[in-house]
Amino acid sequence: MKISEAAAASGCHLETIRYYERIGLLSKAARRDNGYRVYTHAEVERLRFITRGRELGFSLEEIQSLLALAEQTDMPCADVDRMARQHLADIQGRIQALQRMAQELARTIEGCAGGARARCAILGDLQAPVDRTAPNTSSAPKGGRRAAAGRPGAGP
Amino acid sequence: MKISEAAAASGCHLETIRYYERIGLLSKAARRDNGYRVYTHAEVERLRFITRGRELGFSLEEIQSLLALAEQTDMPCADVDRMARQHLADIQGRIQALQRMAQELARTIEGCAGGARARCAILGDLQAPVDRTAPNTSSAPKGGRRAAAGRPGAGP
DNA sequence: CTAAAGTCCGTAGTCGCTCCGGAGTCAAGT
DNA sequence: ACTTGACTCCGGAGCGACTACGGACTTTAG
Repeated sequence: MKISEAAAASGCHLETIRYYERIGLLSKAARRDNGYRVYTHAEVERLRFITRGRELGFSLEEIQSLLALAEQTDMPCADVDRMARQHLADIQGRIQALQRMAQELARTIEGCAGGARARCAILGDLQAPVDRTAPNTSSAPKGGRRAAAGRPGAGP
Repeated sequence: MKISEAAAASGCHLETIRYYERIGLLSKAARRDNGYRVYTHAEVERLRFITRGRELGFSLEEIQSLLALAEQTDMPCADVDRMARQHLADIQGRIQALQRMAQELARTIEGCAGGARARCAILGDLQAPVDRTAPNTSSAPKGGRRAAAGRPGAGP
């Protein structure tokens, strides 16, 4: 099948397929005489594996490891299990961080009665950390890209 | 004060300060004779505002709007409030998406009894979506960068 | 006086795509 | 046969928010 069909079958964007090939996550697809890529069922399955992994929040690097593990079918899957658990813990950490964020933000919003800007609690809280609970100065992300998971209409 | 002191005082990484200046989020800092940047208390406050906003998950663009709003102290803060609420909703959406992710992953992990790779439930689930509950095929992120919020030790 | 630490600058790399433009190819309709 | 429109190719640039690097310079401590 052609790339657009493979895209439809795998749920992966066409350009993303080419991207995966470019970075070596997929091996180079076979070509027809006209230069068009051809995909086999197996390749579409691999693509689905990747897409699914992305949906579960694995990085492409992690997915590559998982694929490598998946190819050795004769060994116990303890390491797969370990990776999955590690990843789950990671996600839970992110959830907690976001929950802290949401809590602080909600508290800040509550404090703002809609008065004059000079006494706006939101802006005030932004200027100086809240520090109402813990002595911990920096309670939040700090070490990463902005989270965008689950944002319904992100992107142009 | 010098840039390293401003960094320490604001909790913002030194290189990040320069980055903010480069992209125009901070105006160009004054310089000493030797070319070193000098920062005033007000600039450090602005920097803290930005850092704090980032900690709460606002984008730099949102922060720029907030800063602009903060500078007009004589109007009601309804729009600040609106932005904050919108942002809170956004965060809550992300939390939900991650929770779905975690749930699915946990279910997948549970199904894996640690047997042979050929019957590894995790890898199996990656190959074909679970579909144990909803007819909804794509329940997850899809439209964004990888979330990394709250990852404690991210980076080399 | 020397060595270490700090600062400068511009550039490139990170992640995971997504979009662009220009060129070639193909299938359907007139 | 010809046109139209859809599809595919490719390399490269752009996003967001940094972070790292390298080479030149200055300051500071011993």
